[in-house]
Amino acid sequence: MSDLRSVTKAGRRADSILEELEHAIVVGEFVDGDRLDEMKLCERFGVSRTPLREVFQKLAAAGLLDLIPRRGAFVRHPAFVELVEMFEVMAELEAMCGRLAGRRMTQAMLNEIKESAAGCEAALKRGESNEYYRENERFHHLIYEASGNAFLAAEASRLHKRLKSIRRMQLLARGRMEQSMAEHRGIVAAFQSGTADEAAAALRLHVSIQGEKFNDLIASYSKRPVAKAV
Amino acid sequence: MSDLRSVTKAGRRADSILEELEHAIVVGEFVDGDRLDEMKLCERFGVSRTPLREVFQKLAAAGLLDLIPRRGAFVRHPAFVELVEMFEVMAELEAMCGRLAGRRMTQAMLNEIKESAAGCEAALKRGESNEYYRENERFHHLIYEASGNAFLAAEASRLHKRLKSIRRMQLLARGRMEQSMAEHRGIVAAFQSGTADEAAAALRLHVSIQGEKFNDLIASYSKRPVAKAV
DNA sequence: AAGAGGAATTTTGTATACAAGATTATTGAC
DNA sequence: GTCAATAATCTTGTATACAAAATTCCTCTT
Repeated sequence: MSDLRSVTKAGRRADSILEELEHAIVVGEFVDGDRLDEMKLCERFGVSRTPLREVFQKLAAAGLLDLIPRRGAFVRHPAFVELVEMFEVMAELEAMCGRLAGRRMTQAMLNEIKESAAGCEAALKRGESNEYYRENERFHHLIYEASGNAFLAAEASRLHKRLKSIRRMQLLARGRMEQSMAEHRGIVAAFQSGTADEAAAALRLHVSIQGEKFNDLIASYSKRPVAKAV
Repeated sequence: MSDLRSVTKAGRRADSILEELEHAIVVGEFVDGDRLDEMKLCERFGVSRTPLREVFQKLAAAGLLDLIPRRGAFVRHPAFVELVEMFEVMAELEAMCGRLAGRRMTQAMLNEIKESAAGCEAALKRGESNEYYRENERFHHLIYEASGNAFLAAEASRLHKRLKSIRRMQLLARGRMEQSMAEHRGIVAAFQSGTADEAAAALRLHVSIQGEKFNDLIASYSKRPVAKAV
């Protein structure tokens, strides 16, 4: 532990503290409702309270913490219903990206998307779920960008990031990677030769299925508190 | 100025500093690209740099400031294209709220919405644009809530707030209040006796028109920099 | 005179110190 | 023994102090 701390102390900047604390929260080191002890975290990261509290602010803005005046910072894992709600919104945002992209994107953009889809295929064939995950990220972000609406792309990315950990878990579910890929093919086909509304529908479905699969996943964890699964 | 400062110093809490600074930015006291001087603002609000910097963080999270490391806080007014993009997303979010509300809302919720619409009618008859503005806010927020998706409602509210100042300006445009009211009637009618998709379409149109009217507004300002109009 | 280099000054980022509210523990009364 | 009140402790919020980076200004060289 002492050597770990020295490593921690070494070249740690504010950004990496944010990332590490965010990771710790998402990964479940802190469960829902836990109060974060400023002094303990100061020691852990080797910084004073000032920068740590700035990190708190950022995490609170991202929705990972509740900052209650004069009480402290409390971790806030989204409850099951909230996650379902988030997926519902995500489906609509992706559908919107798809509709706009279908109308606005250039051939070059479509080529890039097809290339990314091909990358997914390759990862799937090799059974590399990490690589698939990474290429899948790129696939979606390319579509966000292709919408031609930078604000929309940013909002979609933000929500996408918030649902990241769940998405990752899902790929481990048996058969999910194959199904995801099939959906990707449908999306590309819609872009290629379908209408904008078809592209929107394909993306909406793709995300909705993720939401449903997430539902299954939770159900299979049965008694386990939702917070842990996040 | 001295007495003003004493008033300032009196019961000023961090939240009110945020509001006042936000107001100052939105109202155009600071134009796009201005760097906010920490010390000057500390004096103005009668606080030290620590709480002021927390306010900076919050404003940056809301998109009103750019925090550039080792350089400072810069006001960031959305450019024209960005505002158009925001309206495009807002239209879709409101449409989604409308679609879900059309499917899920209770009679009690519909009654409340109708009551709010009636309030708008009353304000319109009396030509009270401020009252209309307030009741209009309520009308929209009720629809967000009626979607039954709390996350969506929060996101819609957030974006709605960001477009607030523009919405307010628009009501001053000749005939806009009447047109807005007519659109509201269409929305209520769709909820009352139409399909969920009709409600969605009515709301999408309502917001899209706002976006277009905003476009006209900007055009009428011609040479004036966009930042000022925000 | 114009530009490069460097010192002085400003400004940001972080640590620490202090004040005020919240929590916990202790003591006393019933 | 339990509850309440008050004191002690802890924690948060804010101010100040200090360190490091960036900017400005000056000087010196070509």
